[in-house]
Amino acid sequence: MSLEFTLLGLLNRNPRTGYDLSKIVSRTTNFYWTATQTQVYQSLKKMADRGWITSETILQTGKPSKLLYHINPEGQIAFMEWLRDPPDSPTMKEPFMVQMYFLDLLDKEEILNKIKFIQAMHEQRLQEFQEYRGNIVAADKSLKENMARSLPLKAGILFEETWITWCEQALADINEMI
Amino acid sequence: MSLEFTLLGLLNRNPRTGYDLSKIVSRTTNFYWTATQTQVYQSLKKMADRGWITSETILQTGKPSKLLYHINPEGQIAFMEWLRDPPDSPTMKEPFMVQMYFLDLLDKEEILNKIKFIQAMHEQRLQEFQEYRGNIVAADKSLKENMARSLPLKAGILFEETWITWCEQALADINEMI
DNA sequence: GATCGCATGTAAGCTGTTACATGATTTA
DNA sequence: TAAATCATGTAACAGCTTACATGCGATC
Repeated sequence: MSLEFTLLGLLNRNPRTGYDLSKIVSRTTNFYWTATQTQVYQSLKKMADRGWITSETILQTGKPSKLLYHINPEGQIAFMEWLRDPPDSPTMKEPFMVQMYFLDLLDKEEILNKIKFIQAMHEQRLQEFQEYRGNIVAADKSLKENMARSLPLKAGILFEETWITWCEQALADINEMI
Repeated sequence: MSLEFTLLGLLNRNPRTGYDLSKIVSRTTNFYWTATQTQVYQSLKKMADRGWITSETILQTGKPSKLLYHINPEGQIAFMEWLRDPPDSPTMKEPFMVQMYFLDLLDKEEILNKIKFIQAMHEQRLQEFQEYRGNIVAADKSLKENMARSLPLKAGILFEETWITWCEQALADINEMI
């Protein structure tokens, strides 16, 4: 259910189209709730049926026309209620770590390659997060709005650094394993 | 799909009942793929239909009889294929961080309370992980099998420590916010 | 000429959750 | 006497993924 509230929260800041929202939410980097384009369109439709948001058709020349969604007072109330509630517990789906849990069935080379692959991925993600950081620190916003952007980003950076540390230690441990 | 392979991997180590497996997989602590009891029973049925696993009824006195599942050669082949494949990318569902992303709509006290709540949760989880660690380090197993248990656990500990660090910094930042 | 970006969506299927049902034994 | 543990499961629904369809304009 948090996907709907994620979208509501974004619409509460600015009116946006399904296309805009799906770009924000589909990149793993920079967000804490990933969803596909299809899911975004489906959720927007549901929320519009429920009266939380309203769409406005915008005609464009040279580009397909688009539906700009706005949040309604009912949507704002629902959003604030969700925001004040204690958060649902996170769902863990980390296929790589599941594979590591069964690493005893692989040979040394295979294990090392798997870890190196994941390490490269996290190094890239860390870099993307750090590039993104500049925008926020430089932004001329009220302190609270600044925090709302920088604290989750800071978490992203810390987690990527932790991943990389783990990979380095794991590679060393596996290498020593004879 | 990784849930089925998680269960297969566990069955490959030891025959188990749905009840046993659901206990392992439903505690967030200590595993990287969480699932409910219902889902475990459903997945076991599917895998049995597919011929990956076989069940054996075990009658007990004073307790309900149980179905002990064993992995079949077909199941072992499917499992090893999955294990060698590059892992699927993880799915991020972190409702707490989504709420933090919209923290500008809450007042200082509410934000501090939310963070303290999550901090306490992670401190508890860290403790559980650390208690769990003793068993593994002390275990008298071959190095590879030992790694399969200790590396993912080590990751869990590092991530919990990172969460706590983030919470401490976040609390300090919010407090300084006037 | 092919692919990418813009922009919307449907259909089918798979995965996951919540609530319920049963029933004996053990512990508080 | 109430609740927890053992042990299995069904039904209904909600959430999410994959594949497909459309069509224009711009870039390679």
